[in-house]
Amino acid sequence: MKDYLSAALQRILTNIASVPADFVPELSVPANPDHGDLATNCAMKLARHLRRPPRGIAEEIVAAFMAEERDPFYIDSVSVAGGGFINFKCSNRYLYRELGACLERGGDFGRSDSGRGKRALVEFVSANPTGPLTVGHGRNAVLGDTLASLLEWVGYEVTREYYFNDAGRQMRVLGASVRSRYEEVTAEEDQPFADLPRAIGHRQTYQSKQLAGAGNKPVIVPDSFPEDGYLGTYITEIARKLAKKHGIDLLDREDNDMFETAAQSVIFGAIRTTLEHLGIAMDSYFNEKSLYERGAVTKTLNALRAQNMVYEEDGAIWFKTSSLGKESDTVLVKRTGEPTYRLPDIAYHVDKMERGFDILINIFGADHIGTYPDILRGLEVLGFDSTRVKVMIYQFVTLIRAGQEVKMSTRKANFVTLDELMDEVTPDVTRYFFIMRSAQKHLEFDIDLAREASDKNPVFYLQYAHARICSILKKAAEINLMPDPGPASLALLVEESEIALIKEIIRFPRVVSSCAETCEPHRLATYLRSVAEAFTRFYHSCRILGEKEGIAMARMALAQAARITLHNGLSILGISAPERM
RNA sequence: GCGCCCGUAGCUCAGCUGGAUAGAGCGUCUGCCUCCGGAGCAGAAGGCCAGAGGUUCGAAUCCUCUCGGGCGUACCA
Repeated sequence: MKDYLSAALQRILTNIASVPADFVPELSVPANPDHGDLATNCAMKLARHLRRPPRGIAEEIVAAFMAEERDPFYIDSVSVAGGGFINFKCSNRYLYRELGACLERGGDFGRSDSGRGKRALVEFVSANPTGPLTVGHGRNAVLGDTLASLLEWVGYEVTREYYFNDAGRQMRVLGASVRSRYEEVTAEEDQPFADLPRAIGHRQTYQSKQLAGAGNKPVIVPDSFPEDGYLGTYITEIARKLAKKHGIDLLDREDNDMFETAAQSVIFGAIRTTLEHLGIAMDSYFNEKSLYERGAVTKTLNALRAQNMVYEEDGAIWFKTSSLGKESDTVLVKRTGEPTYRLPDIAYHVDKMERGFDILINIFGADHIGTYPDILRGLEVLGFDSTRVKVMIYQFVTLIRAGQEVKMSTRKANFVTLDELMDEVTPDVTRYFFIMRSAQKHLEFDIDLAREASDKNPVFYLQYAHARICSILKKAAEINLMPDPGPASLALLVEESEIALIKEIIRFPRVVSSCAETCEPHRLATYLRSVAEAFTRFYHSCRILGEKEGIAMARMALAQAARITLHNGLSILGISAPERM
């Protein structure tokens, strides 16, 4: 309907003297339903240029519209209002047709094909395997997965990818942390008889070292514990596992490889389980190490060098970012010979580009705000179109419990894990709370509110509406009453609350595509709330069961359409749509 | 210092590419359960959209400045 009106207006305007050829009329949905269903401001926009009063221009457009362009299938009435708005009221026939389309498409209602034939890669979570996923990762995970679903709904072929780094400093510190805990654990626990003499010796040297290194530290750690080591209890658990399997044999190891790989596999297993619990299935896990193995990192460095964008100074290798709009240059390879994370990051993005994706989406926390411009610069230098990269930055999450902020610090290991959160409030609630707010705003996650299985909790409002519809349809089916989606049946829907609900439902496909285009998944949550609200109003003002058969069957069709919309919308959000609660 | 994000009802937040009287939820107050699921509905109160300028027919929305908060600004990730 919008397309039709827009084209009609365009034709009319070309026939009006001295309207600029490139003028495009805007159509918007008025906030006040008394102002019709669509409105255009083009008379006001043209007033200055034509040097005529806007109302006069509006009258002329309306006259032309009525004479040449009015399609009664779409348009019921047209009027000029306010300072020169032209308001269009759409016909019920149009609404019924759209409602019929919803019923016909069912589980596919809302899908469109603007992305057909295109491939998108959404990279998200991407936490290094050094500890369990935290609440902050949760927001990342839900945003990324929902955005991926939205892209699928508009036709993209989507790959969900998790990029991780299992080399480098972080992993070394992790390995050293585990080793230190292993020494602690093996000194404390009783060992098998065969190892007894060694075990006793180990315990004695361990304890004397501890005494020597002891101070008034608030957190008790082994003397050998790295300064910036990982303090979480999961590290000790991994050490215990190793002690159980290998006894004290690992004490002799020169390197920490065993500790690193053990830690990584345990932690990664936990991360996968957590994601699964949240309803997220990654298509691929991309290992940074593979870039080194394939020589992609060196290749990228050489390619940048070939563009004359790299130089050496103080033993380090620098990227000339100062010539690309940054205030300073950037180190790519440290004096130690080890690359900073930026170089493999650029190599990784080159790899993504070469895999032929049309758009690359990255979900980053606010703390990464300064890092991605370097990646874009690198891609540009290497001749890639960096506008294909879309970066979605989200702000941090604050947990609220008992009205108080829950302070979190990874160093002190008093963070709340995503698993703990889901245990408290269920995955459905977790997903809804993470998606319901605009990503660029700070999110306050009120655990007490989220825990309430009551009217205070917005998730249940949506699910309740869905369950209620299912219940009604089931009850009706028991007395052999079925929804009638035919045009004659739908034409019986004329009550205010019925029309309002229809209008809300048929907006769905546009909401989905616009959320996908703008990368604003929270607007889908806002929209679904309004659908549930419109349904509940309809439910309270119109009965279904007990009405005459024709009316009942038409209203069942409407309820069915509301069910489809809620169901499809919730499925994009990764939230269940229960048939009873 | 510089860069990015944010400032809307007591609280948490919507507000689509600038539009007509700025909207929800929670909290407060008033009604509504012989009736398809009351986890609900109808209504009331509550606002100098942080502040000041500017752009224009028209600004919560765009521009500039000020104030307030978050994040970044490493040969850490």
